[in-house]
Amino acid sequence: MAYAYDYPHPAVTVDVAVFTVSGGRLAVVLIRRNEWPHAGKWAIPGGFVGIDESLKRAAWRELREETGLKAGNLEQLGAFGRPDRDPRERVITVVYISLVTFDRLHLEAGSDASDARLFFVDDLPELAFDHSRILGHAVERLQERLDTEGVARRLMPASFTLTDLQQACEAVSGAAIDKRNFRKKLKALDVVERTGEVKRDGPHRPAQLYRVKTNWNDGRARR
Amino acid sequence: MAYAYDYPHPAVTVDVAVFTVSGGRLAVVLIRRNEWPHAGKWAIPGGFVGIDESLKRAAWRELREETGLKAGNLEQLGAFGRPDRDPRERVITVVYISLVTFDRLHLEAGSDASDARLFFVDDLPELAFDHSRILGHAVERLQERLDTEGVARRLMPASFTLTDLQQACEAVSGAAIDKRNFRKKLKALDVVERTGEVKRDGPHRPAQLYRVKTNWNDGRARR
DNA sequence: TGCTATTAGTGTACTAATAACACTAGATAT
DNA sequence: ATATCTAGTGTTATTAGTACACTAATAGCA
Repeated sequence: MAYAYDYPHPAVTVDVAVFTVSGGRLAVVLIRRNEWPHAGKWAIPGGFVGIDESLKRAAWRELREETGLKAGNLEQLGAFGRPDRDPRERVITVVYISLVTFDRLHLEAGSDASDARLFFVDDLPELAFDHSRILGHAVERLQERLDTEGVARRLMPASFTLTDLQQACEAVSGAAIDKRNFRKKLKALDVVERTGEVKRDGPHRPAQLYRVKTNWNDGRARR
Repeated sequence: MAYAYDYPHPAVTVDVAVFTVSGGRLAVVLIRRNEWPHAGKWAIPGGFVGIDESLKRAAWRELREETGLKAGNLEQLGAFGRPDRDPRERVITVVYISLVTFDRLHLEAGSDASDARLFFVDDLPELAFDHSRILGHAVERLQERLDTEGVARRLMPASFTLTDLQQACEAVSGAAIDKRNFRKKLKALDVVERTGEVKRDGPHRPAQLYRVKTNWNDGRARR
């Protein structure tokens, strides 16, 4: 009992919802808890904020410790702090969202978690704490904010077909998109270009492969 | 020193940026601090979260204690937690935004604050802590999210002229709006109706007064 | 009383964005 | 050779947005 205060302090954690698209479906990284509370349940990776550490840095560190991922572009979703969300003590969590391309997603389970893996967002297991609610908000946020350019720049691998990109957009938005309108808009956006390669994967016409055009006023988050 | 923990805990506060429109300008409620740190500077009202109190409820309570306002519709902006933002100890603050119509804004200075008053957002005094940065984000959020209907429903008094409403929208967005286009869009939105009264206030044609149409799937915030 | 100053109030034409919709092309497997 | 399967491509109609200028009604004043 080394740290004492004049009045009670809540604990503060950060959690990171890492999304990717795999097989045309939106997916999120979860870790399997192996300690009380909610041992055995799946949870968004996260942990306690160091006393001299910024929120975003804590999020980055916890994510790396628990999954091996070094995520760029952490965007804050918000704070969740209902008094009863953790049985150990009052815990307020600040949640971040990260988008990672599937080809750069190499998960390693860390010390606090017995396992780390991807789950499709439309087929989640039972989650620890209020993480189900949190993921609901996170997905809502993606749907509100993530446009075609964002999907292309942040969720697509180095090369991809236009059908892949369209499916990724559909996975995020949850709605079907017309192929011709989608391609017309892409042309107007001017964010992808042909690589010259094609992808052959079945008894049908091969698809042109594309890459995202590099753009130097790109990344850098805001808060 | 009654409260002890195994590892250091940050303090958690809530702050509320209350916006209104007055005289066609966007304004925010600030309180004058009379204690260290930043005594004498102006700050967004707020304070520490009770250990068994939800974040939103804490925000509501602190706002009422410090300004006398009972704000509905608190919307979370986000958490701000740079390690050095408060010299007393590590403090993470969760910021809420509230919009209040000018005619319901009756400020009373509370115990922690020697004074509470409105400031125009484009003419702010020096602010305590990182509140200048926070207000910057809050205004950005309003500009991103607050549309004409939102301004009408949340910032206008019981009756107002269309010019008043347009000026309020211009105050929020910071940009001039074409009068005829504005009125055409308002007609399509179908959110205001004539009261039948007129406002005479000068040597010119009197303006029709309008009210917001009541709409039962209205308020209720989300988090 | 009529002139002036001031804000209220109104419509149209052009442009851009969005949505609906169906066929041909090129590969593999049989 | 043929069947099957996905890739790829334009046009038209609708809707939303933008630019733009004059008349109407009042109060103050000469």
